[in-house]
Amino acid sequence: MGIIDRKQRQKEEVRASILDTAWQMVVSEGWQSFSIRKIADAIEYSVPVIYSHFENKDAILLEFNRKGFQLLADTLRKAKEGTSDPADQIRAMATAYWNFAFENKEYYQLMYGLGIPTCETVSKIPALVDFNEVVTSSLVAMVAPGKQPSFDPFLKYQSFWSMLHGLVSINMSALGHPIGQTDGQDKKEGKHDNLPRQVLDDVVCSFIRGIQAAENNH
Amino acid sequence: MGIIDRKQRQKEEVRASILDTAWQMVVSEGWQSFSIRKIADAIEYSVPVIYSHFENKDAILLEFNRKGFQLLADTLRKAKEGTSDPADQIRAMATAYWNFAFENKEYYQLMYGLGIPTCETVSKIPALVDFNEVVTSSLVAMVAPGKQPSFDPFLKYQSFWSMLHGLVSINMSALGHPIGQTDGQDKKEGKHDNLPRQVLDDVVCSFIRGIQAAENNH
DNA sequence: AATTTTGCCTAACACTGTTACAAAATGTAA
DNA sequence: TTACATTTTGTAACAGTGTTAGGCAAAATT
Repeated sequence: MGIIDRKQRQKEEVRASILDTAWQMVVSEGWQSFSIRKIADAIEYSVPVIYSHFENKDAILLEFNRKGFQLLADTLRKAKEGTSDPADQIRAMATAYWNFAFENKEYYQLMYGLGIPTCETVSKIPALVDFNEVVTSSLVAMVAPGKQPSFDPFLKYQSFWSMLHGLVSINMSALGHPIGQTDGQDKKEGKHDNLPRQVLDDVVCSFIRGIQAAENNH
Repeated sequence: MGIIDRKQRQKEEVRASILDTAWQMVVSEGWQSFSIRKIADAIEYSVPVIYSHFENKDAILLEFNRKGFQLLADTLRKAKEGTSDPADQIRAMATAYWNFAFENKEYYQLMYGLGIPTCETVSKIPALVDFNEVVTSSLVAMVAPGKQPSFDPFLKYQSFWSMLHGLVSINMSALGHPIGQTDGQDKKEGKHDNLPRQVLDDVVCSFIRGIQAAENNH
């Protein structure tokens, strides 16, 4: 009975084409033009077909959310493979995080921007655990075992994540741009050329020093 | 001719009632139920009346955006009035920022969440300059004049802001909650009770130390 | 060949922001 | 007070959105 097999395959194909087409539209036209009807038009099916694959619009967004966090976790994992020094791993992950955000703006905007994620949503994104583990493992590797009994990996994990997200979030919007400089009146000076990266380095540097300093004081 | 005077006053009243009613609805029902038609219903006018006061929906949002940033800047200004020590001022502003965000979730969600602010939007929020100045003035006061020639107040301002926003942003969503703990299986332990505040202290502390350490190394 | 099941589409419902146009209310002038 | 002009307001439409009920036709089963 290869018939139900073929049907299964065809159904999968439609589902994939929904996601592919939707993503393509988001990348080329932004989230504001993410619409069930437009997707239906593009895949040349009627609207209810989409609802036979996804419960509602949010379910499609959730799918992309999962992919996004999975991609982020994988990216960080790969980034820290280069070295075995925990501090270097932290630095590598920081720049990888930054690059991921700006190379996948659509993902990042979905993951943090569109709609405040609820507890239920978060529980449906297993890759968040991966993300947590990848970061935390480097953090615990930074402190010698036994020393720093007050060291809280989860706290440091949240600090690290918050720093990075804050940096990205503000720089991805126009809020991070210097104020009042509508046109580049003194572009040549360049003290603030590539400022965001400097801020990133600055913040990551003091984060790492914060952990190492506590190491020496105990 | 007090007639046009009275008309002016009445028009202002309607405008105010639009904003008041809209805000009331947002606070009680969230941003998802922010609708021109609902506002029109609530103020007992027809829809086009609203469009005679605001160009479109975004114009109303912009109004709240301005108020939000003005409120934030004022809050920080008041918070640092307590002390004259720059480091204490930074600390005070950090906690004030945190409190502002969670006491005015609707404002904060609008200011950073709903729609990525563009350059044009940012230029229409004058309070951003105030915010910048309030924070920066304490930052420059931290370093003795002459020392630290490489000290960049704008960079540190961005670091500070990013840290705070990242912290707030992640903790205001469900992303900041410990993973997998759907129900409070071990609530009594309490190592992570009030963790967000600890993270805030941790991050602010290392930020200040980062500036002070550079002071001593030059 | 008749019947059941499946897949699919049309059309509707209830919303949204926005606007053209007509009606009503108001002000001004004779 | 009446006639005209102006401003203010409401109705109703247009073009979208997410979502779903009902029916039709093709495919699979009996």
